[in-house]
Amino acid sequence: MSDSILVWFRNDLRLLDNPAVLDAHRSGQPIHFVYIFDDSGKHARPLGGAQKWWLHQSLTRLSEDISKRGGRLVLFRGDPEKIVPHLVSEWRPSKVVWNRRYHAADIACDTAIKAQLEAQGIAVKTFNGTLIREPWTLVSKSGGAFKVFTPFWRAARENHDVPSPQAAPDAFASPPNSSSNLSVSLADLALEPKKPNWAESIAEAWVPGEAGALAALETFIDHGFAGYAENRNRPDMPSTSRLSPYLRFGEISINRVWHTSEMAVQSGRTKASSEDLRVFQSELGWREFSYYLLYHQPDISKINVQRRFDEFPWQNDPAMYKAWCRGQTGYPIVDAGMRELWQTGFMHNRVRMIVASFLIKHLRIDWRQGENWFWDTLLDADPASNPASWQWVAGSGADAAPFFRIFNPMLQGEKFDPKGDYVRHYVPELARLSNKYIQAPWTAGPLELTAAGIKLGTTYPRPIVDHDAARNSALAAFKALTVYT
DNA sequence: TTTTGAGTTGTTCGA
DNA sequence: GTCGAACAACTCAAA
Repeated sequence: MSDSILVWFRNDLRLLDNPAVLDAHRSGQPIHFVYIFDDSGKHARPLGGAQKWWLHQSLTRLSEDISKRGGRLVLFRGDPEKIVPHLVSEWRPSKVVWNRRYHAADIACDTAIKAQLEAQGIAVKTFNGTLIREPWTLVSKSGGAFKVFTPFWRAARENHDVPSPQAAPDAFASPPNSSSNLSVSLADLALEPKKPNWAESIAEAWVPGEAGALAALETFIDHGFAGYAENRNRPDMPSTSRLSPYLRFGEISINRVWHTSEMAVQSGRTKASSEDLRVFQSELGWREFSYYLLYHQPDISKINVQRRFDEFPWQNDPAMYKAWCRGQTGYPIVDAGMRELWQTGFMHNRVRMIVASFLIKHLRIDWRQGENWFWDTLLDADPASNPASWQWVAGSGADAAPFFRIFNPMLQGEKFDPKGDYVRHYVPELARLSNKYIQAPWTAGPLELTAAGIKLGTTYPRPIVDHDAARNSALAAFKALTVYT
């Protein structure tokens, strides 16, 4: 029996600055690289469609990157609690390593496997490959979990230096036998859409994988970072990092994002100000906070953090929900966002808030329905950030927006898409409308509409709800909620 | 223990 | 057109 090490990839599909991979490499022993697609239904939530497509591309890239270095990535499908012990009995590694996860179901899975392996005398070593601070390392001075972002983020950075990113090993030793009777091919995982291949337009917009992640970071530093504090709110400008799908699957390390952005400001590579840097880092902080909340409340995608929202009278209206999903609400900024999501698997952050506020407050549809749609269609849908952000908008979350903060879709559009470029791109049937009416086509007169080739109710919907009326109903519903609890 | 200040991202109304 | 206040209280975090 030759000693070998098993590296189990999960949400860390990279070779650069991957502590588990590095640990295995440093041992000098042959490495078994493993990825398990867990569709057992026993642990975490099944992946949405867009994420599955992304995962397929990412595994392809990771497999190539490992092969180039003389190793081999072996794929499996099913329950890791069965598969990992099976692999250990087949391959007899002396040690198993992985980077930690933070959802209770995942933690339980990993803990059970670790206990089982250690009972057989196999070493298990786990690492932080995902977060700046792991949730259990941060408690408030009164001993409890933080519930407000600002003190959380202050504490997270206090007395803590973000480690410098580590280089990738340039060659791996392969074990003599790396086959398994359980292994499957990537095609067996059936992650890509078949019948209608809706992923074509997504594939045009994204390059998944580690190289794509590094390129996205470089592009952001050189073209989006300067002015980030202001321009990050502008969906008509290329000023967000677009790193979220890569971070979701760990194709780039948080340490690298942190250090690269910091160094770029210090070295003068970018004109980004210290304020731009602070705001960008605090966005990374929100990701940390979401994982912190997920750790402390594993059912965050199902249960209101503020339980008084359990009594909220949500409307069950499939037609309205469908109009929202399809981008047919009659509010251009909302429809542009929903269509960006459908076409590219992504939506600008500002627009996410607008469409979420619209679903929850204008349509009064349960935030969980919106969260589910995002889960299925967003490439970056994350078990922490997605539900935490929806609850934030709903007002039911930790440190959430106050309920009376109801976005006005026309005002938001005028403020953040002032020339209507974003709307025109994703809602082309409005493209010929002047700036004056682009965010509210129903206010245009018949002459303007005809000249722009628009027939309201035919080529583009009239608003499915009236803003003022919807706003007042939402305020009344929320008010009733607070009286009875 | 009690107190105090603070808390991502907004809108509307009336002066 | 601009500006400040109201919108609701409440809970958290730390002194």
